[in-house]
Amino acid sequence: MPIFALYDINNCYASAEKLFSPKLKDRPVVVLSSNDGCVVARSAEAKALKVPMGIPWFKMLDLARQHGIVALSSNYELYGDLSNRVVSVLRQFTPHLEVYSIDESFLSLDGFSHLDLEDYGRAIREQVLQWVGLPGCVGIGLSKTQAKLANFLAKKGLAGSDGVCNLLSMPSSLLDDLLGRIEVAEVWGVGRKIDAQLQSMGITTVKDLRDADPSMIRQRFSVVLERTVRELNGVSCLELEEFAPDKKQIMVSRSFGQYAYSFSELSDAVATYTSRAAEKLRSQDSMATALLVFIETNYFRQDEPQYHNSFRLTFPEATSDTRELVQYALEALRRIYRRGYGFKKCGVMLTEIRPKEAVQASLFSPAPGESRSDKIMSLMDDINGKWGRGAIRVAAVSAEHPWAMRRERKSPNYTTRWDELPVVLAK
DNA sequence: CTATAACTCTCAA
DNA sequence: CTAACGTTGAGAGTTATAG
Repeated sequence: MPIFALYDINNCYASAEKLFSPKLKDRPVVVLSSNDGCVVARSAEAKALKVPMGIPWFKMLDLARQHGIVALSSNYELYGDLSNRVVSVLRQFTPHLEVYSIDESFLSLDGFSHLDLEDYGRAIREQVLQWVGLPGCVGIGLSKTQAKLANFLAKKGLAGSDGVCNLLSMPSSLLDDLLGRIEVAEVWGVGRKIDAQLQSMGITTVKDLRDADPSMIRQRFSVVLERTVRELNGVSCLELEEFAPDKKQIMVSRSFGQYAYSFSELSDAVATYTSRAAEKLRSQDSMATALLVFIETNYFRQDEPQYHNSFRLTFPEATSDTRELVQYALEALRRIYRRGYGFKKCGVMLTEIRPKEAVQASLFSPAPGESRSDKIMSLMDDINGKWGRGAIRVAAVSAEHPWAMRRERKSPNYTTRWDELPVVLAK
């Protein structure tokens, strides 16, 4: 039987910020989403103050002032770099690992059952804490869903206080007792809708769901939730995905820091996002045959005129060339743009993605091998890799972006940018 | 009618 | 000083469309 461990960084973004800013120790810290919009991470102190997840920052200014809550813009460069460091430590503990998200990894502990798994979990936590500086918890179980659940118990201190929980060694009476006291919404895969439906059926705790009849669950819900039930019972249905498959769609979208009104502002944004999407596309050696562009006004201001539209366009031939993709995207934008609206958000989605070796060439396309376009694109990617994103770009992307997202409270990129390092030299 | 495409819903971090 | 509410991707299931 497989054994899974889930390692999860505690309050990931908030912990990352505290790591480099000792002044923040013991202070309530929150990290904000793009545009400094909503709270997406909270330190333990902020959670203790009941700061809700996802609350718009401007709605909690009073609370923040009252308690001296520190709010920071998200610094994804920093979190991404720290995340990579954590993963490299975790890899020392297992040959098979799945990076599930920026702050979570599943570790296969198959064949480790001769060890004391709780000791092993503690060793993992301590090593990450010592080498990277970030705190985390470890949950161990017979399936990914069990490992998630165990991690939850560890984080809440419901199964000991050392940040590790191993369901395999827990007496079943104790487990039943615990699961009977945890809301079913905590289960991985149970979101808002399914929770409401389960509640109405009298399934309110994790224990209720674990003990439900899988075939009934399949009938009333779906095969997905049926698998969840089986996984809760220790029957692994979801495998470790060590190697992330290529993306089937690539999306770049963002809200604007301030409204964009004119076609030229929007086309600038669309070209910018398309360029970024094309970079992602090339980084997995793929080509796309279609794209979708969408533009939106501000949903939250129903007093203002509303307009949302999108346009999907299929190309005559697959491409990964930023120049072509930008032309297509701007063509799509022309089809939907309307004057007189303040636009708050736009996005570009590349679809019908295939590996570049697998694309059907047209009758007139050049012979296989590295094309002129490929060479130009790799040159662009090299230059931007060395000198920073946007160092070389298509002309549709301007140098100044008045609509760029607000990020007024960003900490320095301590680990990835020499010039942002706040070095204090000897006098 | 069937196979596929397109769209909707739900979830997750 | 004021206004201010995220992003990206997957999979399942349903509906529309093409042949």
